[in-house]
Amino acid sequence: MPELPEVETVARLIRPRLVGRRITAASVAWKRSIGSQGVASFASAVVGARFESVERRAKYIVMSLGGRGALVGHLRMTGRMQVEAADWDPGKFAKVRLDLDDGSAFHFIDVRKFARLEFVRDPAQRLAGIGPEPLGPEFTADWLARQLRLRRRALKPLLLDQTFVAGLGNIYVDESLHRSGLHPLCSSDRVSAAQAALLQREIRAVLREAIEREGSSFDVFYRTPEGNPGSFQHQFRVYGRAGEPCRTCGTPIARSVVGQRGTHTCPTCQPRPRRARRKGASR
DNA sequence: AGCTACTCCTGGTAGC
DNA sequence: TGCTACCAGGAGTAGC
Repeated sequence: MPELPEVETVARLIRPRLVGRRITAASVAWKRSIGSQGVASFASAVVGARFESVERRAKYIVMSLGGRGALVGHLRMTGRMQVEAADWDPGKFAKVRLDLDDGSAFHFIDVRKFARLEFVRDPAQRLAGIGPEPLGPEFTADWLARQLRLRRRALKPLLLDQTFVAGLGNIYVDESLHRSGLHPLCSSDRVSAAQAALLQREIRAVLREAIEREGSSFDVFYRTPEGNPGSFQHQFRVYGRAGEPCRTCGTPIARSVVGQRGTHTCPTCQPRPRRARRKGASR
């Protein structure tokens, strides 16, 4: 699923094709894709506007339209963004089309219809409450150690919580926890300062490596805006590797469910917390 | 505060 | 072959 590295890749690749372009027409094939705003109101808000910047915040892509506001996109599981020549066919999953003044068109494509491309007047307000960027200056070892101690939550659900830290999803949480030797059900207040420092380093490392490889593609859904798959899936240590040997110690990777999410761990490298919680037993 | 369940969706796959 | 049942999950929300 598109997480921080995939969203960052999309933002980087569509940015040069959008910035400076003016929207000349808008059409919406699935109303819910633009949120609760009506199609006519959406169209009048964006047509005539010029893209001033394209940035990523958490898993959102924020496309500033200057004083008017911004388009805020979220790919959820199967969303895609592409900028192509006007006659390019986006296929049957096309949801929103924005024609641009250079003869190209921006396409918002989504198989499962969970993705959103919303127009907002105030993107800062829309994105308020999201936690710090894990690749930003605020996300230090000290900060993480302190924040973990302030809470008493299982590590995995906490790291998936976008108000705690931005941009992590199921894949990169599983990968980070394995690389740190921490169990997903370990309570946050039992993580030592040294473990927190390691976790902070591994979260940054796995995200940076994944961005370098343009994200992860393991099904038909995630593709870069150029139509290519990412290649970080070849570096996975646990995600999607249930039953296969741990690359560190050879123990078969276990699959469990934590917080309704498929969870992958090495039983040897990530020992279960001593005060074992009952949920998430492998099946 | 933290947890669990539920909702939204559909392509892919397993089982018969 | 063709059918059915189930799975994947990010974020928002409700309820305990």
